[in-house]
Amino acid sequence: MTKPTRQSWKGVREIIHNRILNSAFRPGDKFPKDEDLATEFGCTRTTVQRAMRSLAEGGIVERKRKGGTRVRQDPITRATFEIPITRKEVESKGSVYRYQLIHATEKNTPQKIVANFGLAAPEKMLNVQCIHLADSNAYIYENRWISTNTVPEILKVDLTVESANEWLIRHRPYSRFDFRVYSINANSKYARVFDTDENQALLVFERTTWIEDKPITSVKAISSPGYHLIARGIK
Amino acid sequence: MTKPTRQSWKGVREIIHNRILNSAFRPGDKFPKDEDLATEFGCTRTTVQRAMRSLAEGGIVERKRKGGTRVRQDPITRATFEIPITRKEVESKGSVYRYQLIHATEKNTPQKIVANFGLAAPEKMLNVQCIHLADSNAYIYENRWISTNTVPEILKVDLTVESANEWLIRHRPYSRFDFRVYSINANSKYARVFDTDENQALLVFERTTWIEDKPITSVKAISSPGYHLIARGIK
DNA sequence: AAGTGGTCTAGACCACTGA
DNA sequence: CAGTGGTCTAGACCACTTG
Repeated sequence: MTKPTRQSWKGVREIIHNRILNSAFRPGDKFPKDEDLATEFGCTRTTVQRAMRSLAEGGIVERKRKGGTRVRQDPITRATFEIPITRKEVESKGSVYRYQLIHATEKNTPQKIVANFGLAAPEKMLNVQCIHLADSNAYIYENRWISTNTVPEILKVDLTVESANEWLIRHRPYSRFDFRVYSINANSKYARVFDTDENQALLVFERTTWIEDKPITSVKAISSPGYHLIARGIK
Repeated sequence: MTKPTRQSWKGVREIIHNRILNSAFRPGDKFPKDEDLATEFGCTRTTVQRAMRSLAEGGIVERKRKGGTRVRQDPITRATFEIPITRKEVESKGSVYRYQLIHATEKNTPQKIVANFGLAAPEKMLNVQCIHLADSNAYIYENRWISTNTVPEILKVDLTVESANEWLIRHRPYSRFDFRVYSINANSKYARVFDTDENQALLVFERTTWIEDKPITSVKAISSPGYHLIARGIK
């Protein structure tokens, strides 16, 4: 029934996964140790390890030294979103991308941004507000703070030409980020920007990035009406 | 400067990552082949492989046979959300979870659900509507369709006691899912449920799951005002 | 066709952590 | 402290994919 030839780790993963899917192993059940499975499948422990690691990364099983491998009690659903450069996102929909800088000014960070970064006190940072357009319609309105301590070069970039979004992604790798999504009613400003009614429900993303605990940027992006954030996954 | 002792794959990953962070290697640049790096670091190719795979999974580098390993041109940001069982989410906030079934009826799927599942034609499925409460306040309103072909046992479950959300997660593993997030204005029904104003912006999740191309469930979950979806990540 | 990453084996030792 | 998973080595062969 199982493959007669030499086992690949994907093959092993599938066999084990199927034993879970058809309830031969139920949540909480413990698997034989890797070595025994290796014997059963006619492969080395390394190969079983690779398969089990993949299942563990997928949130399907839990592994503990000495404790063995068990089917997770509460299988985790992990949804992964890939957040692209806004220009590419627009272009991939077949629309023409344009970008409009509203202003870029150095000023002290408001309390909200101090909290986002976890700073001790307000700092002077570069505040950039801009609009990303798709076929001349506002697509995303962006309000961004950039740490000029961590990224002094940003002051020399011509932000009327290149968006801070794109410049930062290309030139400033980060080591950690925080991302949140929520919903707001359009105020009069956003209603005007997106040419929609006041109170229109809009999706908002906030992303804050650091490099080694040094703040890089914190951005609040308001998306146009009807925006969907989409993830697809295989367990 | 680098570790003098035997290299661990995490150590190797950190060294390579730092070379990217400090711009020794820039987007598009090609790394020496694994074997050469292994020589340089005094470890085996397997260890370099493990480090590089980790970086590739993180969207930082791209690997191709024959093509070598390069720093990604457009570093991908992957934000991973863990979607828990609603009861656990509520309880982890220190609130008391309650659950209220509104109705569970078999009927034909509307066009929207046919499309979500990618069915050829409407089917009779179980439609379940319910409210998850936190401290007696509506937390999530759930409208769910469950395939009675794929999951006939659901008809025998007492849904006034156990939520379909929880039963399915515990008893029906899935192999694939689709997840999307968007924003809507509360209609009069939702305004009543959440005791808020009509037009209040609400966050909506839709999740559809399959097992081997067989539909399991498609759910639309409307969250209460102020709900934040949060992800945190390390690159 | 040749170069480079992907996987597998066989064996060893290490590092947690539960009994 | 003993059991089980985690990692590392040394070497081989395979599978893409690009020049």
